[in-house]
Amino acid sequence: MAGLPRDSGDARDTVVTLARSLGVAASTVSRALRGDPRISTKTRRRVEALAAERGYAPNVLARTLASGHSGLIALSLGPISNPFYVELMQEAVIQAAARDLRLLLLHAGAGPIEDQTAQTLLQYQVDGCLITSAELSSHAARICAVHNVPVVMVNRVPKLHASAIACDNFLGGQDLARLLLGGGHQRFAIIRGNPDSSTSIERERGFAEMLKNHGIDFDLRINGGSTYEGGFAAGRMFAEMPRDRQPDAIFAVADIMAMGVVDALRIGGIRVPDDISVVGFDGIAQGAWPAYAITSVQQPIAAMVSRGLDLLTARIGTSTVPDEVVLLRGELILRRSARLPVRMAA
Amino acid sequence: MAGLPRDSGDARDTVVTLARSLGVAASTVSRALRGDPRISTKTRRRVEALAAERGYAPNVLARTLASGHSGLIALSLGPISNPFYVELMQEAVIQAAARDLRLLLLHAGAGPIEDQTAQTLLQYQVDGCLITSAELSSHAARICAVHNVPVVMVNRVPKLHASAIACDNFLGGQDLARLLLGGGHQRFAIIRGNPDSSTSIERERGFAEMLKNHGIDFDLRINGGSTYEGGFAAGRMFAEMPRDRQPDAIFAVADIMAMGVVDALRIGGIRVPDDISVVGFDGIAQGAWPAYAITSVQQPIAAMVSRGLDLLTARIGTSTVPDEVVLLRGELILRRSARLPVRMAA
DNA sequence: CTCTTGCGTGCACACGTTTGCAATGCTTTA
DNA sequence: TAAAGCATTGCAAACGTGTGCACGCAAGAG
Repeated sequence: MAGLPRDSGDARDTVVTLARSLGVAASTVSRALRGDPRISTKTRRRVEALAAERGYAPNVLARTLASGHSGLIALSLGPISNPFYVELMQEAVIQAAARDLRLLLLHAGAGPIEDQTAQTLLQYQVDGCLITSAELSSHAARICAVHNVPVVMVNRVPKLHASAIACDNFLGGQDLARLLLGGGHQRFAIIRGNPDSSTSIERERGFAEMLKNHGIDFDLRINGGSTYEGGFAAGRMFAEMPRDRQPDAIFAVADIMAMGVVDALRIGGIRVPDDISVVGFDGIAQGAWPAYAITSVQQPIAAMVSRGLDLLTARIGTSTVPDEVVLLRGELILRRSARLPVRMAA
Repeated sequence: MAGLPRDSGDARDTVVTLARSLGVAASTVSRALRGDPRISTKTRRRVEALAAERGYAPNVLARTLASGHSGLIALSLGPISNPFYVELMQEAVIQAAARDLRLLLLHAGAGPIEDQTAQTLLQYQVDGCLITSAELSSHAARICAVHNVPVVMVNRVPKLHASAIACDNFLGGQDLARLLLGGGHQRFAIIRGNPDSSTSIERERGFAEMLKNHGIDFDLRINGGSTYEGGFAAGRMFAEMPRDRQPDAIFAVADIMAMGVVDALRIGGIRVPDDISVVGFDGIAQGAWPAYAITSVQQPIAAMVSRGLDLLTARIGTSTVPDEVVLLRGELILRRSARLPVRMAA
């Protein structure tokens, strides 16, 4: 397939052509470039010099065939209507490149990973699989398990066989509840994301438990689907409630929903935070926009990706390392969408 | 993972193992699966049946080595603080999968594509390169040219040797100007994106030319860097101007900037669109949020990606197809951020 | 009945790299 | 001085797939 009319500069260098030019064996070139200590410093220098001069780039595909490792990580993104996953992706691209890993973009969107997609996991001999809050079908999970492809889920604790890295959502929920309690709030509401996801469940659990510890219960619990629109719809519902039934503090378990809530409340003539405080979770960049200024828990994205890749690389090539779940502490970010405790506002 | 020490089903099927089970040659299996007409229907059926039963997935890397085509498309994303690129990415993932192409995520972010990144283009033998408004360094461009890797830029017309697909930004700019003129606006301002990008330049040119045709000139031209923050800063500047100098219509060449403008104006006590109309460009989902309702030109994302992949696939394996630039017409979306012409408002 | 034609299949090699093992030459030790 | 050790390099086989070529076999033509 080199091309019928023979493309001009088509002669892509290989280990063999380099070796021929140097008068050595191909294996010597290969070892020199891989840093094999058996090659003399002198020869290595010569090889490296010529490789640099010719702009030689090893054919990773051929390497994979021989060595079994492709350096490819399959990346599966969750619903990107939530900017959090986009930030996660960008961080993943940067850090993967720094580790000399490449990302194969398998899936992006709300739905589950299709079986056909899982096939390409195998076809491309990916070394591992990084999944951010998308559903991995049991079929796909089995494929990974059988073929010994490690799986790490970011921002979601797996039901299936896989490692995971996530923010400590429970503690984060508690932090927000404590903050709102300190601000003197009394009637609470929560807007869930995907009610099945561990992320949403844990945040709610931490929030509710902390309130319960202070003798407060609440039953305003709405599903918002982790979208702006879901948050907006919920906010509209609150805005239309009779004033004495309205909550005075709303916890949307994702910032993107909190933004929808804020918009809906304002359109409904309700002041934020004077009438109702709103807090979110994730710490997305948009939450800092002056029009919103969402008080939130910032997820440590860089650390999550970094530790996630650690988990992955530690499991590549071995089946002896057991699965692991790592929780990282998020950081409370105070902004104007929630009334502060008196002492903190001072 | 599957078993504790020894991987049980680890024996990944290959053409050879299938051939052995069937008592035929490996080449026969290969040909049968590739749909070679020389293989008898009967044999093909047998091969296909066994392949399906065993869940055989061909090793694409080995295929690449032999055939020269990897089925990999390198994807380079622009600054993802602009949601437009995220929408573009999602569409690309979907359409690439449908065409049996895989996306190798090379770059994401504002900066130019690094030279080291360009190396991986070669290492992974990508068939082509899809670039959405990120700068391709001249070094990287040369690498692609020399090694005959076709490059298609989406949403940007290249200075370098490459094909391109974009919205007709000039016409879109004209449409917006015509709309604002119809709405009775008289004093105009524009907020540019990246002042070097063809996208920003063309939109501005179409806008200014249409105004000029109606005898209107304007000199309020500000750089907003295609970010929310840039738009916000510009909006603040407008809000602080003396009332009689203020524009009554602002064109932000990207929706994300228009959102910043709207926020800044409102915070400054200016009503949109009663005092000042704001229009954007791109048609991102966030622009439809009730709090913004940005009048805009919707880029035909699906068609852009589709035609972009067309351009790419047509150039894979040949160096004879000349570069091509395709412009698609965008669609005017009327929302509440701009006063409408009387007849249209009726 | 023989020769040609064409269909279906197998053999062998190529793609570019890695890697176990052998071979070379040189230094060290007994 | 010979044997053994070490450092350095080459040879050749593998990884899994695609493909040019040749081979065997049956059917049709003369």
